[in-house]
Amino acid sequence: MAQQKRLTIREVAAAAGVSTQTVSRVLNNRPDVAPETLARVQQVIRETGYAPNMLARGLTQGRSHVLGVVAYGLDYFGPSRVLTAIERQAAEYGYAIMLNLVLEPETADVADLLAGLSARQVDGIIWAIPEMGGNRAWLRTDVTELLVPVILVGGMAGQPYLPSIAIDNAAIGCLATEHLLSGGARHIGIITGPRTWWEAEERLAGWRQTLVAHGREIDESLVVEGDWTVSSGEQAMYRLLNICPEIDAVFASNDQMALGVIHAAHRLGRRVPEELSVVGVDNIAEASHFWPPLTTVHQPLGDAGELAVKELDELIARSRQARRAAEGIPEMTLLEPTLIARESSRAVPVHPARVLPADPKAAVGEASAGRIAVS
Amino acid sequence: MAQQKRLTIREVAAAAGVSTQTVSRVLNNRPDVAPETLARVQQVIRETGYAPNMLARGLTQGRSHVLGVVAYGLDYFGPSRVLTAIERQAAEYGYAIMLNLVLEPETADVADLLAGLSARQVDGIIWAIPEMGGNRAWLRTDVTELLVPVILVGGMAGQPYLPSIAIDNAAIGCLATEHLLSGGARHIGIITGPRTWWEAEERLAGWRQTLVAHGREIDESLVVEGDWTVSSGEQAMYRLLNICPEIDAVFASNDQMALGVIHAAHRLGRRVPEELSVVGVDNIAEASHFWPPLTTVHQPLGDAGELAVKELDELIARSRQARRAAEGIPEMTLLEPTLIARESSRAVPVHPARVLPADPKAAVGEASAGRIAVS
DNA sequence: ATCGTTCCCGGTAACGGTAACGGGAGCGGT
DNA sequence: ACCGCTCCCGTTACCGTTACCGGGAACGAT
Repeated sequence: MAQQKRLTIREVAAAAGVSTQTVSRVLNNRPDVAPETLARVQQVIRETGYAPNMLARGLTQGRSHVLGVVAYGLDYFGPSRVLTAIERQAAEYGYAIMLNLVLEPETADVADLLAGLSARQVDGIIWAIPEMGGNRAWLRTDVTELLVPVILVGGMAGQPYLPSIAIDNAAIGCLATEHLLSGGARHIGIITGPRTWWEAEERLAGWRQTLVAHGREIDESLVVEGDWTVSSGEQAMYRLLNICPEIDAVFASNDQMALGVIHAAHRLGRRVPEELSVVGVDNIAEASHFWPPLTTVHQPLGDAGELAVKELDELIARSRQARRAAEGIPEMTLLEPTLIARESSRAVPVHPARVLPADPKAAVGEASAGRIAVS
Repeated sequence: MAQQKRLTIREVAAAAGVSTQTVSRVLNNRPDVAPETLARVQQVIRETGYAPNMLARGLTQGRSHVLGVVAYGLDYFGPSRVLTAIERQAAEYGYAIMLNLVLEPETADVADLLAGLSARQVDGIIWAIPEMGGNRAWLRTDVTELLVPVILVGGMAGQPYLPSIAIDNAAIGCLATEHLLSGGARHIGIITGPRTWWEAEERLAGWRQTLVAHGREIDESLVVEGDWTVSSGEQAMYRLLNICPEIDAVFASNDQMALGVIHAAHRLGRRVPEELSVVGVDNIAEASHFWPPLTTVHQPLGDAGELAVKELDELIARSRQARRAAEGIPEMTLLEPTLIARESSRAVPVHPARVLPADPKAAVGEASAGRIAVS
């Protein structure tokens, strides 16, 4: 069967006995169309299955209804959750998603990526790559040349030169550490993510802050670096036990590493949580099925993705209206994490705020957003 | 700072003192340009940072250099691996990716998705949603109306009406079962994925085939359905033990469920692999860090994604050339899985083919492709 | 001198839409 | 009768790029 040529607005117009302009009006449901004409045109559209060419539309309107999304490899929990949420929200807002995955964020050619998306006339760009190893240095130089609104997802050190949405990673460290302290822990170790990651540093900072706030002195030897994997968590745990045999609590910076910690404990015959409390981060699907079920800190990543789209949509509207980039100071929106207490940590005195029951459902969408204007 | 208007080819042409046509020639590096003119134009392009508007280009060429990808939620291992590979390969071929995620594959509005992508003038579509619950029934009806080449990733029951790339899921079941048998297993249970999934059914079929081939009789009570999660694997294992206490081997249809099996075994004091051999599927990153390290079947998902892009690219070229859909019979390309033997299954007599050493790296890219023409 | 060729380059018309404008018809008010 | 308004609808001119065609200049061959 020969591939029929694609239908154009002209043919629809001819079939309906009106001008292309009228068809266009119908398509964009503008008011100035007589009811019967409207019906007739719609009829033809339905019969022929005509759909307007978005490329052509984009060309005239100077707007493609496409968002560029630059994301980190999908193997990590955070980025893939964020991406899912972005896609959902974008669809709701009528945007399509143009996806660029970056596998090596530290060396990726930022200018190339931005140029590529920009050439494809995306209406806005969501930059959802965690900051690590100074891979956001470009923000200080390239930003001024951008023709397209950009929003960052995931926090960063220093002032953001662009609007951004982030999880409060320091709060994650605080929540976890606070929880462990209130459970009576005396020696709290921390297994960080790769120290080049800003998120990892922030969680560590939260751990420090909380200990200081409670008048504990900080033992730097209880800080061990992991790489997010199960085995790195396990190795880190062995190191911690070597360094400090009386350790009785560990804050692992993600759930995988927490799993490694639990494994190590099992192998060495340390009971969890009786002798060792463990807290993770992420609340991955498996976390509630670990043995024992893992106490963890939930990040509102879905909310972050949604918000990113919503704010970007506003930025786009504003920049189109004003014909120039929004003037205001870039804002950083911080989302608050929540602790999900399960059985891998010792029972704690009731702590009404922030501590949720073990039901993970209860934690979803519970994040509160704090807006912080960065001067 | 006012947002400068986007640069057009006209301005570049003016700056270089040539016509837009010549600039266009330079951009598409065609031969008919004098060396000095070429240099001058390139100079201007470099200085101004001009990049052509891909929308406009797409409009004239009838080709957008964008591939539509419809994928299942990223929480599952398979789809997200495939997507990563697709993105990488597409970038290499100069395509951008327009992503549509489908969260509820059984009820998704297929026509809508296809129409949306088609309206955005994608050059081709990769349909990477597992077949389940008859969600590919549309293939029989809507296919003829497609204006865009489509390729399926993931196999399907019956004849594909479109070209497709799939992992040989029956072979997965065969490999696993064969391995367990050669390890001396007598009672091999299987924990399937949701029975609505074609992939789950195929793995089960492989299990059946292999048992029959070895003259074993099939005990249907040893077939238990899971839902891919760790806890469903654990529950399934309890059921299996109830039904058949002397069970000594389990084929779990993915690694998560295999983990659940191992947990169940630990809790009940059954040693793995001495008393119970376990095999999973996927070779997730954590698999080699389970206790004991998990024997599993590796699927060449990356290869599948790559191939999908390559074949789609060819389909696109062909359909553009012939001005009509490719005529030939749709082909189904089957990729072969490989077994990765680790310590969760009893040692086996050497089995030269198909059995790889425990090093997961060795399994990557080792898949062999068999082309099967479906008549 | 004339005629092809080759090498460069430019003018014009698309591609499929929408924006901007204008204009006719119908109607009420003066 | 005239004006002005509203409601519809069509004409024209783009949007930014490439396809297509044509044409001038230089050159060698007849």
